[in-house]
Amino acid sequence: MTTDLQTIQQNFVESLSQISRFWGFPKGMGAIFGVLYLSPAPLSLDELVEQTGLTKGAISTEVRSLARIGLVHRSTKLGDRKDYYEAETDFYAAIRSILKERQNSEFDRAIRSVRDTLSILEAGAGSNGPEWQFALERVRALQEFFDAIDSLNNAVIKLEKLGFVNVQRILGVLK
Amino acid sequence: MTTDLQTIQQNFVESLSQISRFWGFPKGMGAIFGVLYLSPAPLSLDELVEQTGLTKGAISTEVRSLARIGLVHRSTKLGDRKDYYEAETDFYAAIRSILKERQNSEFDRAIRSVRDTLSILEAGAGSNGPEWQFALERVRALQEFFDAIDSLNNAVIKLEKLGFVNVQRILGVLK
DNA sequence: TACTATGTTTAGTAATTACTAAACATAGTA
DNA sequence: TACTATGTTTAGTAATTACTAAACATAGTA
Repeated sequence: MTTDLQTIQQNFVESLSQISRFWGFPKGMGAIFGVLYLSPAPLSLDELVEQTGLTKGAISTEVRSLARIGLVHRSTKLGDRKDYYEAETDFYAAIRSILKERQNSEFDRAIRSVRDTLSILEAGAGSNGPEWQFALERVRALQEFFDAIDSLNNAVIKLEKLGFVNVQRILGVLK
Repeated sequence: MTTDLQTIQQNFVESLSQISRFWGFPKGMGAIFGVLYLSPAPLSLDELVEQTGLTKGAISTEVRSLARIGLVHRSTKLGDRKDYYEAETDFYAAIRSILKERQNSEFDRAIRSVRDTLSILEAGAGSNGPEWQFALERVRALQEFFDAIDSLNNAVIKLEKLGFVNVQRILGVLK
């Protein structure tokens, strides 16, 4: 039976690493976030080195990524030249930040490209044959799906204001 | 100006490759799906080889993954020993299938591990100090977030029945 | 100014993943 | 039975990614 707090924390950090890896992020990123998330006080780079087993270099770059997507914040103490890092605890804020960040990503470039494809197909619909129509319909259906997912993203953002309980209620109504 | 259908299709397939890669899947997987999705008729393995530029081996394995998550279906024609593949066009069905498939994945193992952590922390809450309480609260907050996301997954599944327009309406009400 | 404590960048390595080429297996056909 | 058309598996390679070790940059301090 593992009732020792430190072991529990290590397990937790490992789980977050796995989750991170699953989503295509370095597992070190998950570990760093996990350690910070369980720490009552902000941690310095050296403390992170100690607690994650990664090197300064790795932490330096990964902590920057985490800060960019809003999952970690960097702060300083007066009279102390170290940087300190702490976890964002408002996940909805983080998600909003991630979605915003995503705007410039390769992902959105690809999504936009699909939309452009659709426009071109629509523009040429009148003067082209059934193969063209077929492509048009397929791409349009995919685009509609993307739009639906996108509106779900908005729902996630709104979740913050609604709170979990209300979401449950709404889902109940949908049934 | 690219108004030649074949070029448009190639662009589309390339976009899907990118999206696939973004989500941590091989880009070949996106390409295969893209080609099938734009094809009015099911395609054989050799036709996929021709249209994607991948080798038989790669297609053989990746098409299997796609079938496992329900994005592609395999079929046969009587008196023809080839296998034929076609794209699932009902994305909600595919998503449902993916979510179900996910149950056994590393991802869900990790998620479950977080839930277990929470249970252990809750069980020991009475007989432990403030550090323990702190960890308990943090892990509980994360778990609540996961639950909220999970209920969104359910929402995605329900989207199918509701249709896009209704979702828009509901989101309007939420505002 | 030289020294120290810090964080960052860089060059290279280890680990992982996607893929190819070719051997293999199998079901059908002559 | 030998042959053919198909799909699968396997061994190895190429490409990518995560990470380390160490050089570097910089701001502060003696």
